[in-house]
Amino acid sequence: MNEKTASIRPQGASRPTIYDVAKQAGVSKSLVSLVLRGSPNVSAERRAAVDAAIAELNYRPSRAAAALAGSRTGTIGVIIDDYRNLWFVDFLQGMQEVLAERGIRVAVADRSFNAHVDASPLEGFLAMRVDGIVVASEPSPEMGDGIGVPSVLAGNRLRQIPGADVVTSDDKRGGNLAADHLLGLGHRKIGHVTGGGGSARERAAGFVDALHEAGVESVVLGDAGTSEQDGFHFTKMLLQANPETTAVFAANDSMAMGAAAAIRDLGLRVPEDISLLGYDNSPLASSNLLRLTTVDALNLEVGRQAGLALLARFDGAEQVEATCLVEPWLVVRGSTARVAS
Amino acid sequence: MNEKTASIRPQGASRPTIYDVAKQAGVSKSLVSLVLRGSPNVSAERRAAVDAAIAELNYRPSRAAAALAGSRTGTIGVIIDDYRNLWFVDFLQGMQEVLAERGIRVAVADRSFNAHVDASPLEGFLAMRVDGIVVASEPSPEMGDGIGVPSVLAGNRLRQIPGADVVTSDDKRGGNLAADHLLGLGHRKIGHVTGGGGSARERAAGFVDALHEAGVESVVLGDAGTSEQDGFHFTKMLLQANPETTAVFAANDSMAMGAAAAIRDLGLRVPEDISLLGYDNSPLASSNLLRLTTVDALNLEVGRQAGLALLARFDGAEQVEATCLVEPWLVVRGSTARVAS
DNA sequence: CTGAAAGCGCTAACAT
DNA sequence: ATGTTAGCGCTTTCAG
Repeated sequence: MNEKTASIRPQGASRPTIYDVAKQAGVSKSLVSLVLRGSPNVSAERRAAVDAAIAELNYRPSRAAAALAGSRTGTIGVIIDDYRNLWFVDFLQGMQEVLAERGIRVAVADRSFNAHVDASPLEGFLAMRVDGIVVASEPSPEMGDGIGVPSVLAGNRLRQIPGADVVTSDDKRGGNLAADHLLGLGHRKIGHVTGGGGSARERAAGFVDALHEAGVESVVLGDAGTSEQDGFHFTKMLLQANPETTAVFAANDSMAMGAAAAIRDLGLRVPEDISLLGYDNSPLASSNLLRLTTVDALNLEVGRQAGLALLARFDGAEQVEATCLVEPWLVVRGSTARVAS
Repeated sequence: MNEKTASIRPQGASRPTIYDVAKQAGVSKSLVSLVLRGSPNVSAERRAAVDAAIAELNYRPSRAAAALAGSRTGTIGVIIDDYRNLWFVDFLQGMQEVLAERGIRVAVADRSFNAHVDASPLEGFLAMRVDGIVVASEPSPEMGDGIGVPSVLAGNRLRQIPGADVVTSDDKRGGNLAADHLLGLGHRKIGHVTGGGGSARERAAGFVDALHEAGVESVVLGDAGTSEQDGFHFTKMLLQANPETTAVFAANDSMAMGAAAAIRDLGLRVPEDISLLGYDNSPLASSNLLRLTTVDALNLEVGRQAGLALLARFDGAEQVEATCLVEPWLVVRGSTARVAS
């Protein structure tokens, strides 16, 4: 039997198990298990023999068996709101950077994920026996009594989760940055279009507070939504009701895109007539079409901190509901300019 | 002990098992298992007793144990390219619609997912013992010999996977639609900015073929990338080299957004000077800023068909590498207009 | 329709 | 440093 046929399992034969690997390598099953989990207490030659056998048999450890026998699954679940809200992409990458070093896997689910099979993404993850949960969306009612496993809540939210740490970008500070930037450019007639979430609320508060401190009043408009359509609608209303406005701050880049459309439709130009400021530093902001000045929430760093918070819990840290605030950053592009004198 | 305390597990106590449920309900373990999987051979009263016990104990079946003992995991894996390519969102929803009826769960991974833990997303899914795999990205070399489980390849790709069915939107037909629309509006000097993937290649072929058949030659520009930046860059080049151009077709909506920026930067207007056509019918296309005429690939339907193909394989269909083509649809918005006479 | 018994493939505590 | 022995919590025959 040559190498090729050895790696092809004939019809009906079941997958190779840790047993087969042990036999092939001439060692015991537990030695194979040790090699699999990278134990240092294995001689180099034995390890080599096991690795060779694994390759030869095309062996793949069964996650189910490992999960059942072991005390941990090595997997943490991340619950996001909507795949279309791309902030989670950087967040996830930051988390993985931190968790990868400990060999921890990440699983993602959005709110409606497998809705017809599991009662909720949380139920799904708990049935999976994840070692921890990151809630990167508004907490659902079922989380009201806490989650049974180490958990962190990511982002500014309207509710908290008992027992969960909170890691978030400092949205209020981001609002400050936006206000300071516009004030520094000489703007005094400023509007803000916002939405209904916890982040939007904080951003608005930081923005309005900073303006107020400078003795500048602002017009704030918005509803629950934070889409491009909402940005379009409310910016149009805002500019029609306040024609003297020289700058608009939107709660996120999508809303800023809508704002840009509203501004254009009213026959005005960015930034000559209206300075436009977004939030998130999404691909939209760096697009050639918008070249948007925006606040970068540094979601990569938020993800890292969320990962670290979870690891601290795994290591037995008992700090109760710690909060970690990541400093946002202003990215200046071409959509803001000194106010026309 | 009241109900409240009964549902709270004291420190150190392990999760309730099927055993505890059986005892609580006064039945055997296997009866509980039958109830769990919705067997019809269970009397209504016994079922009620079991359900009550499950609720009382806050019992959650262990997926790991079920997977290990059973013959299937009830989970299929979907491998996508990048979370930022939002076409997968509709695709996923279509799949879930179809798979939900059979109680099948879906797990998603992008190319770099858990890269430091698993060798590849495919490895990760196989270790998880998924029942099937949907590859919604360009196949990786490791798939060259086929995947050991039922699999379907979604989208137009440069390579195939032995043994996998193919389900895709008919991108060539979409290219035809785009060309016919522009020809119908009287355009004769037409440019196309494209990218390197299998879909882009098909779209370009369909577009160029249809124009050619009408006796119209087109200028096609592009490289590997399909981002907004690429659309910007190549549209700029195209229009500078061919100032007589009256219409531009972009391989996707992001590229079209870049094209819109290039057109604006050259002092031209959409659609008065240049008609602009995108592809995907993404949120970008329906934005107020672009109001883009675009081709809708009907990814929801593609997802449904992919789910059905997988189910057919599960049911033992032996059709070898069937191909399913979904008809795309043109969505007309404000970015295209009759050519100026 | 129901109960008893035998594993699924692994980990972990224990012996060597 | 390596082998032995119990299970992990469920599904699945097989008898009642």
